[in-house]
Amino acid sequence: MPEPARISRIRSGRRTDIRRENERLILDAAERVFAEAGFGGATMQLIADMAGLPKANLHYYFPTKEALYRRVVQNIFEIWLDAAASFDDAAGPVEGIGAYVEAKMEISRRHPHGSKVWAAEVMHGAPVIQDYLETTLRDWTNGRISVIQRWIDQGQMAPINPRHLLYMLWATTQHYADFGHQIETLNADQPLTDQQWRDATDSVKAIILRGIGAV
Amino acid sequence: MPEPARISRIRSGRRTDIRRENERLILDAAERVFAEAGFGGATMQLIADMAGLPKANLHYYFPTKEALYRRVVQNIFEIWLDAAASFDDAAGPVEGIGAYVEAKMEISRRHPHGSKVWAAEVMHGAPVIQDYLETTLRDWTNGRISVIQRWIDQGQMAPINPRHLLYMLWATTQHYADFGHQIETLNADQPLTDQQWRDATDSVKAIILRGIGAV
DNA sequence: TCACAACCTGACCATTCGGTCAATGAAAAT
DNA sequence: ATTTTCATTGACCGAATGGTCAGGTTGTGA
Repeated sequence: MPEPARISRIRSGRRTDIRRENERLILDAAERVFAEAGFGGATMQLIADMAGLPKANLHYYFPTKEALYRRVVQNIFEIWLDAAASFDDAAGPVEGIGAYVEAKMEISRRHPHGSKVWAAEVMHGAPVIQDYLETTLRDWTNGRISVIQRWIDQGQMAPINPRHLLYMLWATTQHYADFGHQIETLNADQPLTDQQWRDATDSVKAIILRGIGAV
Repeated sequence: MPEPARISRIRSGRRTDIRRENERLILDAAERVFAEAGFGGATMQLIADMAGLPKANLHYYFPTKEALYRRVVQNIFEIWLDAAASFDDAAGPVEGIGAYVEAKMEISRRHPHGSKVWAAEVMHGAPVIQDYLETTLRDWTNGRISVIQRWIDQGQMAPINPRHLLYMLWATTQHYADFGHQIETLNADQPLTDQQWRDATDSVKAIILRGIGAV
């Protein structure tokens, strides 16, 4: 259970900003609480405490717990989609996959909570984002598979199954967010240092790029 | 939310068997419900329905929801530890890591629920199995790192960071259990066939073994 | 057959949680 | 200055949930 360390409040009088600020405050708190306690374990009261707002105020901005949760899941999904750019404007696998790993590792480091919420959502059968999986994610995946296949056809990498390569990229990069607690425990209870994150990213890149015969 | 499809009941009169059978019945149902709904989302009533027993009977065998949950987590952990044997009695990385990937992929296929429960537990900060992480898992990891380092020193594979290789092995293999729903959705809503599981396992093995310079 | 122990379960309880609402305050529009 | 709209919040409620318990049933050993 997350300790109720309040998120710093930046008060502004301007009417337009109030909504934006409070929604941000609530979403940040919710992302953390949902990640650390799960949807069922999270309580609106705890999110409210973490955001430094009365519980009733949460329901003013987000009608239900599920609506709030949905927004949190959508956020991380959009962040990941933005990282797709790495893939597209690349001439070959070394550049493209290398940049993609870099981007996704950076997201794991900066947004570990969002990654966990997504993981839990999928593990539970994607009750609220199933449509995203069947539309956006499916299209994105097929597009990337085409790119990888083209690289294979051009002899820029070995003929591996592009789909499983993608799964491996997702699995390895997100592992550093989703299983961050386990990794920290195995690191003498210390968070990874800058150098260790560099090492992790380089290790993943090296194994995969060599593994697909791109270097 | 898991549909309450009851697990088949094998009734036996013998006193000694009753306890064993009912505990098994409850544990199987609990594993599935915890995996699909999370600890907070799971209810004793739903587990009871799934097991085909009255709720009060669950509390006869397991005093609290948390005690039941703890047993479920311990179960999957022990299954994984057994897969470690693949690693030990191997002469080199091709054999050792190859067999380990095979074993862990098989576990992902046979025990997807247990894998998800473990993942959720770790994501939530390992509130009930932190001691396992700090003792058994830490020791196991260090032992395997030594083995890998020896292979490197003997020139049987490239000098990669053994720790990150282990994380990659865990991440990729468990991904097929934890994100099974996503994978199924991207597979035209169909579960992976025998052939597709074979392909997945071979892809993972091929990329990693070539990636560490072992083939 | 009898007594004991293990097993079973419907009914019940205290607590917690998501959500509502009416009343109030504050800023902005008129 | 007055009205209107947006923002705030304590108090409250019904439903759901983990857990208890008393009384019953069933198998087993003497």
